[in-house]
Amino acid sequence: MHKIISQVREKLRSREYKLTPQRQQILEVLLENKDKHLSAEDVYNLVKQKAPDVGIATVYRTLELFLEFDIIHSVNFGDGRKRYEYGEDNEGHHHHHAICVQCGKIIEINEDLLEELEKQVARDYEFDIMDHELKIYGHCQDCRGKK
Amino acid sequence: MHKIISQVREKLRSREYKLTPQRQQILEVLLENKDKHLSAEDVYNLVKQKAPDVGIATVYRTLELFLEFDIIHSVNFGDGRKRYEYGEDNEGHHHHHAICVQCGKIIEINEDLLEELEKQVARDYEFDIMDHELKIYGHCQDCRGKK
DNA sequence: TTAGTTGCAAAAGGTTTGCAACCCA
DNA sequence: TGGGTTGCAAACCTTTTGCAACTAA
Repeated sequence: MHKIISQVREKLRSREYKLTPQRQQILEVLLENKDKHLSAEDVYNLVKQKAPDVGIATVYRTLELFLEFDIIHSVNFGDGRKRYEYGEDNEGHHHHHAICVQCGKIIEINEDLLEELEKQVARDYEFDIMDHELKIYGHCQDCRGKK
Repeated sequence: MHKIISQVREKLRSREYKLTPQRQQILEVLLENKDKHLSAEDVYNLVKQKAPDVGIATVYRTLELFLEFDIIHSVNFGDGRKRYEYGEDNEGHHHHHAICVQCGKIIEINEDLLEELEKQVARDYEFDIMDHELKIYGHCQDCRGKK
């Protein structure tokens, strides 16, 4: 964790940006909730517990900054707000999500069986693929019975 | 087209809803732009050309209604607005999109090579799949050179 | 000093809602 | 008549922006 924070500090410094206390708090929240798909407001509320004075604007600006540096990436589940996760989006580290339409639970799936389809798309449409995103909608284990 | 309109009229009538002139105009716009991924505002502007008096609220309410009846479905490309397409979302009629990160072009892809992955998810997570949505990001034919 | 950074409040988008008027079975 | 429907405007929610104050190399 300290190591990651130092790395981020260097990454930012390389382009004349600072890892301010606020930004560090936001980074820590993201690191502590790696698999939670936090919305900007979630991040804001969590950071407020440590540093009550941060403003929501700073959270948005910091998330934007982290996105630009590929420190985090964002996902959109169609519920009207973006969600953020620590970690890059590329390098074969694709993210798949199973979303329960009943309780809203989001299950992260790491398999990568899209190679075949990607090849086909790249060939048929002359499309250079950078990333993909797969969402599966249905009922999770807990909600199967409640349909 | 007339046939579809009649079918929708019946579908709505079965639950005591009416296919009003406004709703029919909206439906027609959606039918005439099947593959265009229109936003609510796009629909609004197109409908306005035929019927200048419709309000944006009616458009939203109608889209909501059509969604409820599975007459249309919505997609979210993460650009801050929902997009709507005529047609159901299920029955193997899954939609895949290739989105060009440079020019924003959206290419519809109809292949369905996710069977294997779906089976795996259903088994490993005890998840009952209803639908899935795949987005592929990259550079389209026209933008390949401009990178 | 000076450029980056912050919090606040206002503004901006997209979407939803309250309400009186309206339409039609 | 009465329930569904409409347009308008206001409200809502998430996100962005203008600005003056602040911070640190």
